[in-house]
Amino acid sequence: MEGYEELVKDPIVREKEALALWQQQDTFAKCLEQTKGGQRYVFYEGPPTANGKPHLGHLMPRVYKDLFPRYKTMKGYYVARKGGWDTHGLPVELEVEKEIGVNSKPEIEAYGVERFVKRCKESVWRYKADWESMIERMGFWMDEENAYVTYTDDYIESVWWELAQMFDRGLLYQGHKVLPFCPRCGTGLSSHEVAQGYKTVKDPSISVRMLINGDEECCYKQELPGRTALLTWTTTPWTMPANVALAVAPRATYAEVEQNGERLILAKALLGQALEGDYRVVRQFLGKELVGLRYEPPYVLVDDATAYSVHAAEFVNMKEGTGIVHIAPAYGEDDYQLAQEEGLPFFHPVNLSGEFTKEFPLCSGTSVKEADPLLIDDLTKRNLLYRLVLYEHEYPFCWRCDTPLLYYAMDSWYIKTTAVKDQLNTNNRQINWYPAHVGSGRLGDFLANLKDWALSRDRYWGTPLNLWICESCGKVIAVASRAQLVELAVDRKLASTVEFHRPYIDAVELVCGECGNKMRRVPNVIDAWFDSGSMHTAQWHYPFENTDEFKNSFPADFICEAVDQTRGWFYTLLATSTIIHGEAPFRNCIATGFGLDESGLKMSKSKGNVVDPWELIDVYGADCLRWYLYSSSAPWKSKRLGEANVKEPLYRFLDTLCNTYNFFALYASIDSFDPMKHQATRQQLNVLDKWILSRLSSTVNKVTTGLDNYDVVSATEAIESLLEELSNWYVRSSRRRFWKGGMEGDKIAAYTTLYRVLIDLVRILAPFVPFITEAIYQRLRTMGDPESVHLCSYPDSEDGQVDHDLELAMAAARQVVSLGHQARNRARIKVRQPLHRILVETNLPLGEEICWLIEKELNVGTIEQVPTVEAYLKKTPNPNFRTLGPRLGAKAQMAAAWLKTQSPESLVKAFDAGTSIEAQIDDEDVEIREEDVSFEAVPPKGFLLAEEGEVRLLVDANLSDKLREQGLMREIMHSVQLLRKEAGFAVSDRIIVGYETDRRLTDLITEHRETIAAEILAVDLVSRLEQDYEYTEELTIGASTIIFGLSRSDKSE
RNA sequence: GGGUCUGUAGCUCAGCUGGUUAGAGCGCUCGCCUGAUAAGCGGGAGGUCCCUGGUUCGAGUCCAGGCAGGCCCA
Repeated sequence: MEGYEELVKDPIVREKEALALWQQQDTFAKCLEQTKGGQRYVFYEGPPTANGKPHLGHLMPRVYKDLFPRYKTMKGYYVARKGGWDTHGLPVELEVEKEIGVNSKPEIEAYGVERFVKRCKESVWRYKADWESMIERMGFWMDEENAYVTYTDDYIESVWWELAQMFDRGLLYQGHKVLPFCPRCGTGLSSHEVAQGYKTVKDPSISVRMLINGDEECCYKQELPGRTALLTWTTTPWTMPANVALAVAPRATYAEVEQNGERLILAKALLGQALEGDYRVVRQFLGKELVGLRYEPPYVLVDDATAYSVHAAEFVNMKEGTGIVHIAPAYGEDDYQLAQEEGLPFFHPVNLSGEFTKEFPLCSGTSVKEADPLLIDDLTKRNLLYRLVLYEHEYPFCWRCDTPLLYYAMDSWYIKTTAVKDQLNTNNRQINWYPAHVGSGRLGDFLANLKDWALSRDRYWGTPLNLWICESCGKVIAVASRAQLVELAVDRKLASTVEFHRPYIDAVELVCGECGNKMRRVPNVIDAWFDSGSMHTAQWHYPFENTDEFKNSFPADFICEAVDQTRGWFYTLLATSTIIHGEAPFRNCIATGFGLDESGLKMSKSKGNVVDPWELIDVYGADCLRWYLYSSSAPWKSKRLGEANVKEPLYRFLDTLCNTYNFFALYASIDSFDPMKHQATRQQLNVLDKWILSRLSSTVNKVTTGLDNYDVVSATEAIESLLEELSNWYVRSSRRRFWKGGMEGDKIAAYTTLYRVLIDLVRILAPFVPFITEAIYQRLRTMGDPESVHLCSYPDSEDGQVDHDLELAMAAARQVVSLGHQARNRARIKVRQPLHRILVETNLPLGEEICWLIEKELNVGTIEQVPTVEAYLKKTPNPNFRTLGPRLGAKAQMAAAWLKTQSPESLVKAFDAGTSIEAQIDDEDVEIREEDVSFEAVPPKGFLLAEEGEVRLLVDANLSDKLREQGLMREIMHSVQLLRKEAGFAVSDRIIVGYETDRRLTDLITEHRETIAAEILAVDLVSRLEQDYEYTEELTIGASTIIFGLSRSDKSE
C-alpha cells in the first residue's frame, strides 16, 4: 500500500475530481444497472421550464429530489429518475413576444403563427444548458437522456388520450364562465395563475344613485312625491354600462334616509361608512321588500323586460359598499351566476382587448381603465354620482405582464372536476404529505371548495385541444390518438405526419360520423398545467407503448416540489390521475419552503433579489450548499440563502470530516496500515473503540429511521453528533494510541476502528454530500470494494451492535470532563497544572478505562467514583426572605441572623423529621419552617464543586509541592513550545536552548533536564546565555523570571 | 375577507404526548491545548419563549382573542 492520500480542504478541487470520476466511470449508469433487478422506488420529476435561468430557490426541492433516490438506491431499490421538461404555455409565448417585439394577439397573427410557434419551440431550450450544468455540478443524478418533453407529439398523444376519455365520460364541457382575463395576453387565466398576481392598489370606488321607477310589483312603497334613489357601489366604474340589475341581501335591514332634501336607500349597517355628512333615517325595512323594484340605470344598453330591477342574493355582504350591489353579468362571477338563475340579459359592451365597443358610444375604443374617468365625469354631470373615494383593495394582475385583469365572461372548455370531488378527497387522504397540513389544510381546503378546471386557452403554443366540431350538425368528438385522427381525416396523408401543434393541426379536417360533413378543430390550446399533471402517463407515451414501464412506475413513491405547487402540479397530477386511473399518483410528497434572500424576502425575479447559485457553488461547493439545506431546518421551512448562513457547514461539518480523515491518513500512511492485513479482534478493542462502534450503529439506526420517514433533519442531526464525537472525543482521546511505535494489538484496534467508522460514515453520508464522501471513499477503499461510494450498499442497522450502557457511561464521562474544565476555569487552575484527584458522583458505573480517559483529559491523578459527595460537603443555611418577610416583618432580619448561628445538621435533622423549629427571637417564640430555609452545599477548603444534571464533581485542588513542581515543569515546556512557534521554527526542528533564571527554577530544570529536552526537541539545554540566539525572550513563570534563548541546531532533521 | 404556517439568545434553528434551572450551532468573550497545527478544545455572557386573557398544582407547549410576517385562496 502506498499510503493514504491527503484530502485537500478546497471543496471545489475535490468536487471537480469527483465529477470527473463519475463521468469517466459512468457511475450513475452503473448504479441503475446494479439495481435493475431490485424493487422499484418510483420518483417523478416535476418538470422545470428551461426558458428561465435556474436560481438558488430552485435548489430547495432539488436537494431532496436527489437525496431520497440516492438513499433508496443504496438500499437496493431501482430508482429510475427519468427527467422531464415543461415546455408549453404562456410564459414561453411571452418570452418570444418580447424577442420579436410584439405585444398582442393580432400582432402575433400578423407575424405568422407558424413562425411564432417555431420560435417558441426553440425558446424553451434557451437555458437548458444552464439547468443541466447546475444539475450536474450539484451532483443531482437524473436521467436526462430519456427525459420526457411535454411538447413532443408522443407526449401530446398521451394527453389527448386522457382528454378523450374525459370527454367520452362527459367530463369535458363547454361553459360560459366569468374568468379573470388578461386583455393584453388575450387569454383567460386559470385560478392557479391568478393567485400569483394579487396586489394592493387604489381604485376609484363610486356610489351611484339608481332612481326608483315604480313600485307596483314590490312591497316597498314610495311615500312622498319626488324620486328616491337606491345607492349602489362599485370599485369598477367601467362595468356601469353593463349594469342589468341590482342585488340586495333579503334578510338584512335597509334604511331610507333623507339628506339635503334627497332620499336614499341603502343597508342600515353601512350608513355610517357609505354616507357623507348628516342624514336622517326616515324608516327601516328588510331587504326583501326592495326585491322587484324597478329602477333607472345610468346607461340603458339593453331593451329587455327582465332588466333593471332589484333581486335578492346571498352574496351581498354588509362589510363594504352600500349593501346594494350593482350587477354586470359579463364581468363578475357572482353577477353571472345571478343572471343565469334569474334569466337576466347578458351582453358585452367591452371586447377581448379590454376596449369598449360601438355599443357604448360614450367610450367606444377606450380601454376600460381609461374609461373610468370619462364615466365618472358623465355620472357627475348627470348628478348620479353620490360619492367618489379612492379605495384600497387587493386586485389581481396578470402574473406575467402585470396588466390588471378583468373579470370577463368567456367561452371556455372545462373539466368537470367537481364530478370527482369525493374521489379526489379520498385519494388525497391516501397521500403522506410532508408537512401534513399541506394535504389536509391547503390542498384539502382547495378540494373542499373545488371548482371546475378551466382548461382551454385562446393562445398558440400549447397542447392543442383535441376537439373537432362538425360545421353543419354541430357534433363534437375528442380524438384519442393519431390513428384515430388519420382514420377520420379528410386528408389522411396530412393527418399521418402532421405535427400536433398549431397552426399545423388546425389544417386537419375530419369527416363527421353523423352527417358526413367537415369537422374543424376548436381553436384552443390547453392549460400547460394539464401537460405536466399528466406526466404519470404521458412520460411513457402510455398507452401507445411502454405499458410495462408505466405499470411499474405508477404510482410514484415520492415527489417533491416547492409548496406553491400545491394547487399547481400536486393538484393537477392528482386530478388527472384520479379521473384517468382512479387513484392518487404519488404516495409521499414533500412540499418545500421557499428560498429567501439574506433579509428574509422571497427570491423572485420581479424583486430582483435572486441569488445566482454559482456565486455560492463556486466558492463553498455543492456539498456545503446541500448540507446546509438538509440540516438547517425542516424542508418545508423557508430558508435564508445568504452567504453567511450557507457557508457555515463547510467549516463546522465538512472540514471536521476532512480533518478526521486527514488525521487517519497521516498516521495510517506512516504505519502502512492495511485494512486487509491488519484486523483487530473484538478482544483487542478498547473502550473507546467499542464506544464509537456502538455510536456508529445507533447513528445508522437513527438515520435510517429518519430517512424512511422522510425526516431529513433528525438524520442530519444524528450524523453531526457522530462526527462531533468521532473527532472531538474518539480521535482526540485516541491520539496517543496512534503515536506509539510498532504495530501491536491496541494500535491495530485503533486503526481498524477508525477505518471502519470512517468508511461507514462516508456511506451513511453519501446520499447527502456525494462529493466529499466519494473523495474519502476513494482514498480508503481496498481491492474488491465497489469502485464508487455510490455503488456501495447503505450501512445496515442490523450489522452493528448498540451498547446503550456504554454510550451512557461515555456521555457521562464527557460531562465529567466538561465539569472538570468548568471547575478549573472558575478556580483559574490551568489544565497544565496536575491535580491530585477528583471525586465523581454519578449513578452510572464509569469503569476503569473510562476513568483513565478522564484522568488524562483533566490532568488529574485519580478519579474516584463515589455514591455521593454529600459527606464531603458542608451545608450552610440561607434564609428565604420570601416566606420570612411577609410573616415576620421587621423580625425577618433577626431570624436570619439567628439561623446563621444554628448548626446546619440540627436544622436538617428537624426538617427531615417533618417538624418546624421554635426560635427565640426578640423575646418571642417564632416558628421556623422548612420552606424558610434553603441549604447551600459548600465544598471544603481547597475543593471545587461542579454539578450538572445527575453528575456532581468534587475536585481536590489542594496542591502539594510535588504537584506544583510538575505544574511548573509543564509551564516551562509550554513556554518553550510557544517560543518555538513565535520564532517560526518548524515542528520537527531540533533546537539549542539556553536560559537564565533564579535558583529554584534552575534546580528544577536541571533535575528534569532529560524530560524537558526530549519534549521540546532540544539537543542542548544549558543554564546560561552565551552566544547570539536566533530568538530571545524574557518570561514570567510562576513567581520567577526567566530568559530563554533559542536557536535551531544544525542537526535538524 | 377565508385557509394555513411561522414568531424561542445578536444570527440560524431544536424543544415529543404540558413537569426540575428553556437547549444546540454560529457569532461574541475569556481561557485552554499544542505530535490533526493557517487545526483543535473548554468556560462564560446573551432569552418578558410576539402580546393579552383562560384552563391547570404547574404553560414555550393546551384553549381563545389579538399583533407581526410568509404562503395559498378570494
